[in-house]
Amino acid sequence: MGRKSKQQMEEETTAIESFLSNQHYKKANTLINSKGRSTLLVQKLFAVSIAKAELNQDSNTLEANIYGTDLKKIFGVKGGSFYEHIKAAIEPVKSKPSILDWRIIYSNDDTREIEAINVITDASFKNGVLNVRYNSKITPYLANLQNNYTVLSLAEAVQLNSVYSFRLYEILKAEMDKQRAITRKEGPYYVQYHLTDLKLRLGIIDSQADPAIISALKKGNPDYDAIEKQADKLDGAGKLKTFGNFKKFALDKAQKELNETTSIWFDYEPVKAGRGGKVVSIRFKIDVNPRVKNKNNACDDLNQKETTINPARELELMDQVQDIIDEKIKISEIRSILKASNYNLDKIKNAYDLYLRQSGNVENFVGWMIAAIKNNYTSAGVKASPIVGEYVQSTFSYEDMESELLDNF
DNA sequence: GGTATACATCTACCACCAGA
DNA sequence: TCTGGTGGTAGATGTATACC
Repeated sequence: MGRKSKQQMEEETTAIESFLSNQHYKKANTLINSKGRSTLLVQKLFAVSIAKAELNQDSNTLEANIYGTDLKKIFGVKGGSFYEHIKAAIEPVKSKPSILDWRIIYSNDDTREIEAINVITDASFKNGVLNVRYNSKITPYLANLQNNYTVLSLAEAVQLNSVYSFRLYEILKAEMDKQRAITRKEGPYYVQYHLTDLKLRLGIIDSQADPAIISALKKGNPDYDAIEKQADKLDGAGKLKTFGNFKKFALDKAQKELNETTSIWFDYEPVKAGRGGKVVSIRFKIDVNPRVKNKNNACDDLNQKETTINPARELELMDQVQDIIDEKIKISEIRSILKASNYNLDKIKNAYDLYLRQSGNVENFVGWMIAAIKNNYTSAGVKASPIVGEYVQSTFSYEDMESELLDNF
């Protein structure tokens, strides 16, 4: 990895944030909790491409076409050699893993069986366009997700500098959202992973490295000690073998990156057992990042009318608004509509149904929607005058929001 | 080629636990 | 309580690789 000055990194982060502001991707928790080894670039390409992917109804496969110029903006690079890295990531070479080699082990929701599959079946980079086609087996875990999924911020994900930070961001975010929806309580939330399980999830132990590991994982209750021993025997199959190195290069690094740059915050403690106090598990404490909380509180101080809302939740709801409204509108406009509805999706649905049924020409769609929501228009109702740039105060109900979120789990 | 990163390896020291 | 085995922690150093 090359060195970047602090100023360069800040400039890149700003550029990435502005390009990606509020772009996000949805991933089934099954996929997030799968086990497999890949590189940081592959993980980032996967996140970007699923955010852009479209479903081919005939083949039931997801396919994404992304322009190289967009990829450069997303990854915040200026140099021409970037295209060579993309090519290297998708072209199979004996000595290096490519995007096509990326295999995961996951629990099939339908069959309840453990399956091992290649995630991507085809990838090409031609005429400056990256084309990625996914294995049809994972289509249910990426397209038309109705429940048990996590919404992740593309801007937060692509600026991470370590593959372990990236994987932990997805794993801990999924766990936090799940626990928040189930318990209906504010954090912190706790989750404990067996050390070997965590290494498998992070790709530190390659789940595909040995048939014995694959068959051990296919058992309902895997013998992680046996998997760890098997991984030790394999040359290069297990990195960060000592806990010290695992802590230093995976946990501590991810903790620093996530706590400083993302909307989630975590701490951890090793759980020891047996003679000598060997670390067998890691217990995570997860919460919304205090930076985000403070930012929201600061907004409150500036404008007492402004409702504070967790950005992660807002992203989730904004995504659902996009599913409801089949119009070309900006992210900021979606947010305005959401606020006008007190974060109530039913109100938005009703207003949009009304909009589709009403006969008059609407010059300002967003203004019309806000007025319809605010004034509770009915089908017998009134034709609204466009309200340009009106800010609508939200009296957001936390209970309503939680109820919506809970539907996802 | 210079430099940074991502590890691995080694060493010294410390803590915990079981058995004598 | 002492001792030995096991393993964690932290720092120093070395190596391969990637970036500019």
